[in-house]
Amino acid sequence: MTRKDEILQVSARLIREKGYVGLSMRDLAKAIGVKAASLYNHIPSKQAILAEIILHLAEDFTSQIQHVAIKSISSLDKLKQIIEHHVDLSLHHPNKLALLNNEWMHLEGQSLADFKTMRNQYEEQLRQIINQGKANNELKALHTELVLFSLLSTLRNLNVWIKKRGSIPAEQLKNELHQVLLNGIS
Amino acid sequence: MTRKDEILQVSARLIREKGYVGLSMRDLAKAIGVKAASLYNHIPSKQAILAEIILHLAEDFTSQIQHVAIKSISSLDKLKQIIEHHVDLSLHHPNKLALLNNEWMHLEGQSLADFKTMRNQYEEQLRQIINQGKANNELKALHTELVLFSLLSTLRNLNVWIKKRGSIPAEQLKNELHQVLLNGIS
DNA sequence: GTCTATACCCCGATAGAC
DNA sequence: GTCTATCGGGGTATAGAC
Repeated sequence: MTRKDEILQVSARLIREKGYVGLSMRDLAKAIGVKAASLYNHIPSKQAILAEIILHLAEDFTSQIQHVAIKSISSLDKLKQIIEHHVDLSLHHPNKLALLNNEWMHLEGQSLADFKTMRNQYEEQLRQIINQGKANNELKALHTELVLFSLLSTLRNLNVWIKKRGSIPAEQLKNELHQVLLNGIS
Repeated sequence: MTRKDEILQVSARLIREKGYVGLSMRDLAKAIGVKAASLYNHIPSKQAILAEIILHLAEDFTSQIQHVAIKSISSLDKLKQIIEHHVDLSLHHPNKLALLNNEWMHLEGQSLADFKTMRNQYEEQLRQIINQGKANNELKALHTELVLFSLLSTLRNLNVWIKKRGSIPAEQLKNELHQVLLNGIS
């Protein structure tokens, strides 16, 4: 792992704990074992750390949902694959996902604009999949925005839950999530 | 409204936008129309602002769920009343709720400990209601922790959704939420 | 209850030696 | 690539006049 990767990884963990504004470059440097000035040989600014972490993940989500959207499968299967991708990323990059969810408002300039664009794209793709499912009678005729919101709320919180509940096998988590999110609890 | 109430209200809005660490007492004072030093005639510290807002709301949630838990009604009706309380608070105190969800980690000392205690109490009460529902065959035999997590994820994000989606009648929102959360979407 | 002035501290970032 | 030293700015909070 390069020093830059180390900086990004440690930053993700510390920003998750202290928030972007709450983490100082001096604290970050201390956690890595160098002086603050040395960080600037690997990254141009504190802001660039946040942008690189968040935009990289946002691009991953965006390309995955576009890939799923054009498949010739049922809307329910599309939703299942989207859920599974959230589970996989939540298991492998929990800290970086936390930044995507909670620190994006500290992005600035073009990074912030790009993030918002990708976020809207993602929600729009998911909205269309839900509406397809309703048209095919795979999904109940519920308020699309509320279904979208409920799904995303749970998926975006997966990393919190995984951190608290400890290790549950990925496959079991996916199966149970499909049931809870798609079939209901009562 | 007293000046102190004004400080709490404006603080909630600005902390929601900038984060607790990102909001300075100078910015807060400017938004209210006084100088920063004047704030300290009404509140003892910046930290006390955060603690008062969050702990007040946390006490509200805790007392409500304890009140519901001991009622002689079905588990499903208990869940409905809990959902409705989240909707009501999300509509009336969206900014303060955002702090409860996103800024609690910046609490310090006893305030942080008290918050965590109330949070655990709330989750434990909800866990028991879910388990009762499973025992009564009102709820499916799903992983309790996953049901708890999915419910709370959606309820805790209500204020985000309400802010983005604009005004939907409270009664309609409650009805649709009951369907989505309790009956499933497929 | 609000003000000005200020104490004391930490911030992000850069310059330049090694 | 890391260091020391430092610049310029902004942070919370207090003292004391009005």
